[in-house]
Amino acid sequence: MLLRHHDAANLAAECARCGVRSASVCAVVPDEDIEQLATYTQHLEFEAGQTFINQDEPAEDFFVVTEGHARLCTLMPDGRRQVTGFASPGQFLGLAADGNYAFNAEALTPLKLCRVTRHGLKLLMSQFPQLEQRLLTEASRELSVAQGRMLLLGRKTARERLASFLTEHAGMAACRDVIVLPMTRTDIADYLGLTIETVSRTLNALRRDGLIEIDHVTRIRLLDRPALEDIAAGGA
Amino acid sequence: MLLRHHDAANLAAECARCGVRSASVCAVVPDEDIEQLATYTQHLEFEAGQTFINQDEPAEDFFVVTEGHARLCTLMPDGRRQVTGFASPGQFLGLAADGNYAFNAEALTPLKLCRVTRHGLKLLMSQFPQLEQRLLTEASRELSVAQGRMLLLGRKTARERLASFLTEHAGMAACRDVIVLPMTRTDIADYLGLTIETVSRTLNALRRDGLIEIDHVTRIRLLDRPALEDIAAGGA
DNA sequence: TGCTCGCCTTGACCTAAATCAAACGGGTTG
DNA sequence: CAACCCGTTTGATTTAGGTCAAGGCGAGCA
Repeated sequence: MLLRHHDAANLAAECARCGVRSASVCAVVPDEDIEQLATYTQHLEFEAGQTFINQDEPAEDFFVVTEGHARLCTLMPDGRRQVTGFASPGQFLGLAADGNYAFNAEALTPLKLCRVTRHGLKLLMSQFPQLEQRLLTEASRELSVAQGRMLLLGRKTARERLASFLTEHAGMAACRDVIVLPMTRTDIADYLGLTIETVSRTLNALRRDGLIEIDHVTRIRLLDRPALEDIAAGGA
Repeated sequence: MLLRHHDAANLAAECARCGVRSASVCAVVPDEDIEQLATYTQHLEFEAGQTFINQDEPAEDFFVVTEGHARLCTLMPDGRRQVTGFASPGQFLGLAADGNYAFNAEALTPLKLCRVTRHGLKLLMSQFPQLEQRLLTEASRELSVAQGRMLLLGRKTARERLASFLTEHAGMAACRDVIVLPMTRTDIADYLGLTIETVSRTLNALRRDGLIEIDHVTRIRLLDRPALEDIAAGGA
């Protein structure tokens, strides 16, 4: 479910369309509704490195990523960091908010996103009940993912964590066995609950074992996907 | 938001009421609807130790806990276990499902719950749109919680994990500074990503430091809540 | 072409928590 | 009441991964 780059009003309609999975539905949104929605909807762009959601600030907006990648993380007072996820095009952000945002969001690459105010989202949902359904589905899916990440962070070894990370990314990559990582080693480490040194060492161990090739720091080729998936699952 | 023990039909109405937060709404549910819902709704009881949701089985039902406590966990093929959460009265289960259940659920104490089939849930949601809204809110809240647990599992020390666990449970306990744990040390360990030995040692360290008292294995008194909260947050 | 600045890798060493191994209740059973 | 079981505690030892400390390497720049 990818959303493409449009002007604000069309994005609102696009948002709505997510729920019904049919392009034709755009036509049934009355013009005056689109106008009204446009006042609650906005298209934004950020450069790599810019932070657009700040932890502990009031959660006033809801976002849909349309282009680029972002990093979501939570911080501890002494600077320890946990990356809770990476957002790619089509992903919703701000759902997890409960009064205040529970995380920071920062652009990893040039980023485009569609912003909807809380009020605008309510309006959208009342006009397109299927959007609400879609958000519920999305939230459920994210909860499943979160459970998988708890297992990873609580119980998996460094090797299993890296194998999980690689197969997860290969799963959504276009060319299925070559992945290009838009994030640094530090981001990977904070995502997997490891240090950069361990990430580096473990990737090299996987390379020595003939499971991956490291073309470039950011470009990794999976040589034996089934074996990696087996490691990821903690294959007995 | 606690749900009490009722017959099946009333529980369906009760489910609906969650969304509107008003007792009077029961009255507006037409009798024929109640009858129809009753065919999709069921009240169940389990003894401590019984498993009522099995990982990887098709997610056909949706549950609301009405009495008792349950444990949710995911397993790895070699037996490693991650407890992803504990369910107490009022909690929804089965939202995270995406085709198949992503976790096991087992009763920790004698447990009562209300079961609704997927179809029944759809029917309920179409009749009470506010229920869907309520579920979305609930899912968002759980996502926030999940992010906090990722930080805990990925970055906190054993001491911080136990302090987080204790303050989290004190937060919802009736008598605010004495908590009674319905789970074993093994469950706590698997919840916090530690071993039972580390849980035991760390609890005793907190006791030696005058932060808690351990009346009984399952009964813990918090002597200095602010200090524990500070430790839990990783207080600089 | 060489400089510099961020990443990333590699090596040596350390430590928090895991593992292994007894022993200790405290409740139930014969 | 003794024997047993199961969950827990406590102690000794090990280890996976963290920390500290050099280097290396590639991209942008003069």
